[in-house]
Amino acid sequence: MIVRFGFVAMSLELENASPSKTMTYKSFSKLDDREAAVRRLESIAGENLHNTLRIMKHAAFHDIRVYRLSSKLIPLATHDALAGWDPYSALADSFSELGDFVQKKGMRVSFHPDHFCVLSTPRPEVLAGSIRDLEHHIRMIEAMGLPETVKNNIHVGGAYGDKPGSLKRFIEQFGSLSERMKRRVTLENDDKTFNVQETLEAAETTGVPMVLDIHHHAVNDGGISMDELCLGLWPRILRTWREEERLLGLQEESLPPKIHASSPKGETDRRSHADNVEAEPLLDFLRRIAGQTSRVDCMLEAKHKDSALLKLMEDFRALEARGEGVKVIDGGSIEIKP
DNA sequence: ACCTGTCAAGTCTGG
DNA sequence: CCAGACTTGACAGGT
Repeated sequence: MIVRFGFVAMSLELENASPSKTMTYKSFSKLDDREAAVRRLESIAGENLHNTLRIMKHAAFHDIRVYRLSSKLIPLATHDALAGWDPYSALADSFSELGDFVQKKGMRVSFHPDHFCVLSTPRPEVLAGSIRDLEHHIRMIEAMGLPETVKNNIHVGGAYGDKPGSLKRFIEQFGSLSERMKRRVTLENDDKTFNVQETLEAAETTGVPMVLDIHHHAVNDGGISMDELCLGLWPRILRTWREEERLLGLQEESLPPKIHASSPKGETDRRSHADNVEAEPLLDFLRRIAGQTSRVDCMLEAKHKDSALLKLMEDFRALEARGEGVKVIDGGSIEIKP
């Protein structure tokens, strides 16, 4: 099984390369020339897109092909005060340059809209905001000209004191979205509410692929053992990706399942992400699923971002030297012998 | 140069 | 019913 690794949004290796520079609404509203203020927002967004390209070039240089785009590329993009603003056209060239680079290098990119995107909400205004946020992310993907394999990964949402009821509401509300929107979503198990079992149920019912976060599972396992996860649930998670390939008319195993990996910050703070990702527990997990699929893409969620990825690859090289059944293929991928 | 409080957005808990 | 925690990178305003 080939595993490709990726990192999230920013680089600690590059200097002054934030893809998430912003302007608060407070300072936006203090500017009295609105046209100039909007141009300032577009200029910040332009810098963010430019830095995103720098980060992706840096990733590609290191053979890293998996990358999560920042959700903060365009400041105030979905703010009420900026309704009618069309930053996608204003930044069309920068967006298509990014998309072209992704395609040329065969990279896999995604978004992860923030926790304000909650499709299980009982509040209509929150649902509307969530849909607006999703729409924004989709418009960016479309501005990059990227195909429907490029997704927005979200969580099921809140439980509101009634998890089954909320899961049902999620499914109904998701069902009312347009096909275009549905096809741009993946669902991930979260660290305190919807566990793997429940998220998988939502993913199967709504017909979207599921992203498995092994750290979230470790802190919110719903009583599901590692055996059940790897032998019972993982095959079903795999099926959600195979189904997606079928829907999009792709060749089998051309769209690898996606997992998230991170290590707990400490014994007392198991939920937070540590600076780096420990190689050995991750390798143990990968070995357990290695017989079931030929490829997996693994997003690292570590405080040290790309530095953590580089370090993890060093650790894999050391494990390879000790004959641990792992082969480092290049700077961003390994092969696991089951 | 560095520090601290604040920031568009949601949900949950505890008082 | 409301304040504060949660979580995160970056701004804003201070020294």
